[in-house]
Amino acid sequence: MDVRSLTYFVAVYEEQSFSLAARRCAVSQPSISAAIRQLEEHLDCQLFVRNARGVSPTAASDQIFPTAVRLIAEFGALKTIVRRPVATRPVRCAVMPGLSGERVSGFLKEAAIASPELYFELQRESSAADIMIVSEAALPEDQIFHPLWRDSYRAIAPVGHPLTMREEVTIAGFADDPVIVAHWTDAPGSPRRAFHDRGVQLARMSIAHSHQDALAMAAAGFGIAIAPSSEPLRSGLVSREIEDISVERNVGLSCARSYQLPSGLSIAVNICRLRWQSR
Amino acid sequence: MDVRSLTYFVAVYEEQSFSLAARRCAVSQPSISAAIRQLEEHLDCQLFVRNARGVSPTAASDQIFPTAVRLIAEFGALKTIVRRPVATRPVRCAVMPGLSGERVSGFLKEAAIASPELYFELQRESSAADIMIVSEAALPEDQIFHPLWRDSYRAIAPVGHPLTMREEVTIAGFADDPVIVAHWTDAPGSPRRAFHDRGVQLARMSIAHSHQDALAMAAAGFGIAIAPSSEPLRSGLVSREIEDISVERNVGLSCARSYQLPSGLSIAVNICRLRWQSR
DNA sequence: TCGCAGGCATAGAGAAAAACTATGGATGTT
DNA sequence: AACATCCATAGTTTTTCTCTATGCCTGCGA
Repeated sequence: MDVRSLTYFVAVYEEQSFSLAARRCAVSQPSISAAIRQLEEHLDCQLFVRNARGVSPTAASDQIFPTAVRLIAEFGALKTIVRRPVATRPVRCAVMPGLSGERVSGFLKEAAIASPELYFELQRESSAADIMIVSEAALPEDQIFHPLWRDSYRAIAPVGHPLTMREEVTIAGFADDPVIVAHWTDAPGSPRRAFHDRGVQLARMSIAHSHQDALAMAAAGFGIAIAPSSEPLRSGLVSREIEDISVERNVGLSCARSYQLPSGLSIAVNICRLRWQSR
Repeated sequence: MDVRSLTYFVAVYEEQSFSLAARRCAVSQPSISAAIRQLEEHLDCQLFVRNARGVSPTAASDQIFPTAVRLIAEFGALKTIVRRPVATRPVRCAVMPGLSGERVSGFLKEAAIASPELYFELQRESSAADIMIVSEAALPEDQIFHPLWRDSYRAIAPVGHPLTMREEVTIAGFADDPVIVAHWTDAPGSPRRAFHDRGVQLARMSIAHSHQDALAMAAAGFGIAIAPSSEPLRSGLVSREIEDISVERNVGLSCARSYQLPSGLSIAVNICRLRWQSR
């Protein structure tokens, strides 16, 4: 079980064929067979169904494929992260509005634990920032992106609210209720953009100062809150996926390719990825 | 360049020694040498400076260590993506007395975050335990050891105490003061064992219920406390290394080779390694 | 000052893993 | 029915990894 096996796996998955995968990897076909068999034994599950003309991936393959691609890429990128030590100056950090405050502070806290000498200048403008915590969709050009967590906007209502009883929650199902949001910008990946792209116009809408405020208002019965799934819920609230409008986004840390990420931040990135992205 | 090399690298980084890393990885020392040399050639940078007594990491090592730990962890967790491990029964966890409560609870908290469905039965007896949090020196045979942190017992006194003024703190220097300890067992790696091996007899000694209690007593002027360096100090206390008696130990999680570590615990192990072993 | 012990490097042999060639069985295609 | 395609298997070769044995260097103690 190493990077080589995963590389073969990815090739087979994409080519849907052992032979073609072998050609792409420049090895013989039995090598692919053996590697996939070992992988299947190690994972204790079948990865491909062998058909007469090629193979077809199983559900297990679908599950591990994204991770396999990412792990291969990160292994290959290991040599690029060897950097020189960094000078200690304040890190100018721009935080995109509308993110889960819980997660952002959790990340910064880990960085502070890892490097107590590190300190931040939080700012709203992305100009002149060393690093940004931002949605991947809003990533400027020429920036390196380190994913931290993935969240989706969900509808949140107090227990007992009619919304929580429904089998499927759709945007039409609560368009008449008052909707409470914290941020309503038009940035890529934002819920407003997603709603707008589908022509949804919300009749009544309140804008709170923060997601937690929005949740508090929902708990008080003001309406249905829309907030990221990473925002912790107080008891008495229920969150439901909105079936027909998905606002999924990768949130992460971005920095210029030329910026040498201080080691404390690098450690925090890795801790948070382990904590929030491991299945 | 594969997972194996990275595993060796992490072991060397943590042990600061090729020989000890070899022992931990259950391979011979030349294997470690070869793997590190290959890694250095591949990354085109020096990872360790070879000293007469062990090796010391370079800045390049510091840079790749966090990512290496995470990649190894995610590789190991690949199989848990497919087959979610059974958390159907509680994890029986034995915690060796005398450890830093701060660290132990920090570790268990990470496990709870990673796998909310995980729950523990804490017990004092190591018999019938699934996992143990234990000093490496007290490791039973045939157990896998996952290092979590390293600590040493230190002398702790209130600021202004004569002890804190000295250039070097030796055991003779405070043998006349009352000494406060939390645990005084004879286990391998314990301070009592270290003291006993050197024939040190402490004249006056108090035994507190916990390290924090011992620190509180020291703060109140009862004497000099001896506690692990990982125990957080309240303000007004100063900790000094004891020059001539070193009680250094690796603390980690151990489990039987046959026990398959639930993924939440595996994630927590790696988060704590990042947090406590990165320089 | 001189062993001596600890620690890493190196060399060569042995073992394990991976790759290759050749071939067979199964299944569509012509 | 003959054929082509595709994957599995067997046996061999090549590469890689690991081990034992040994040498060199350095810090420590007598």
